[in-house]
Amino acid sequence: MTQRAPGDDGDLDHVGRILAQWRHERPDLDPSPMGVIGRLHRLAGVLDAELRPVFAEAGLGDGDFDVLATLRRAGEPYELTPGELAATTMVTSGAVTKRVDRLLSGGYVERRVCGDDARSRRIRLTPSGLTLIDDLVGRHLANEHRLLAGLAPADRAELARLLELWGRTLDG
Amino acid sequence: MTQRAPGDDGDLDHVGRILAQWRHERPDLDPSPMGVIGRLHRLAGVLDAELRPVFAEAGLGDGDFDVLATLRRAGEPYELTPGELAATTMVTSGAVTKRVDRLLSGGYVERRVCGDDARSRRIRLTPSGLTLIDDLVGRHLANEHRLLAGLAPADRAELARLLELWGRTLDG
DNA sequence: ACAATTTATCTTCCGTGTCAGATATTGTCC
DNA sequence: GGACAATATCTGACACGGAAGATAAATTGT
Repeated sequence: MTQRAPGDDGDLDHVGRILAQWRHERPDLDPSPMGVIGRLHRLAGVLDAELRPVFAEAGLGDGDFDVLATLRRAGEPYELTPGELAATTMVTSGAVTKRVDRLLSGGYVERRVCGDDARSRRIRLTPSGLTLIDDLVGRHLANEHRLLAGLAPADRAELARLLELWGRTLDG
Repeated sequence: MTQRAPGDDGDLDHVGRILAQWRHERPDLDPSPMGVIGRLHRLAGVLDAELRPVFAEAGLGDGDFDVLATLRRAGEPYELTPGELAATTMVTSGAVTKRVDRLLSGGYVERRVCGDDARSRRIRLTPSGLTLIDDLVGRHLANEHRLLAGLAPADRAELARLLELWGRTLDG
């Protein structure tokens, strides 16, 4: 039998403690939504922190990696417009401009005027950019695999299903 | 019968498309970890965007709300040190300083020197801060409830369970 | 053909957070 | 008690992205 100091939250996780605190302070509210959203938010933060070092090692920020990866998986000739990059990576066009600027100065992409439409640009992986991202993706996936290792395959699949389901109900 | 252009990804969601692209471009890799982590990351972004307006309406950023909420659920006298706030909200001490500065100029908290330890400070909700957060929390929870409405209660519970389980395997 | 509108991208300013170091206070060990 | 380390917070420089507007080019209607 275990002794517990008053106010001890036992073996609750961080979010569990938050829920318990709210239930105590505002019994009129139902804080249970935080059980899902809070944990998801917190987990996203932890995962970001765990994934970042792989990019940082190459002198890249998360956003820069995202651009390289998007170009790479687009397939040959590894070339997209800033608009396509913005839509795919879900950031503003201004952010894409800056990401491409950084990657340009690293020599990983080149920016050319599009033939058909002089307003448009083509961002294309350079050979050096292709080499870099092909290496990084492998290590990134190994890293993600490591982070998922604690979850049984069935749980992984169930989690993916629920996240996809929820996402679909949110944005169509 | 539906016609589909070559390369059409059908009814896959955004992350599903990404997985399909990687499988095509790098068949030597197993991109399935992205099915979970990518969806989680994307969902976190969508949720942030949906939750932010409630705080923004009160002139607060997410971080400011987080500080007020942490103080509120700590219970009377609604008072914590910057260090405790930093640990709970998982940001650096510098971030806490700035958040508190903003909340100070809004009159929602006060910063006082701690009696026991002159290095330490006490951040305490003002009456106006207490009123504000007590109102905001209700609306925030209603908003979270709305975002979860598309998910059946059983799915919600299962999702919370999996997220908590995963979080526990990650940080101890 | 020309003006008005739309589209694609870039630019500027600003808000927020991190990081490394500065400052002030407390604790420790002879 | 005094030197040295540890602790709690703040400061300043920087990085990154968002929002709104600027620029340039294509499209549309007449």
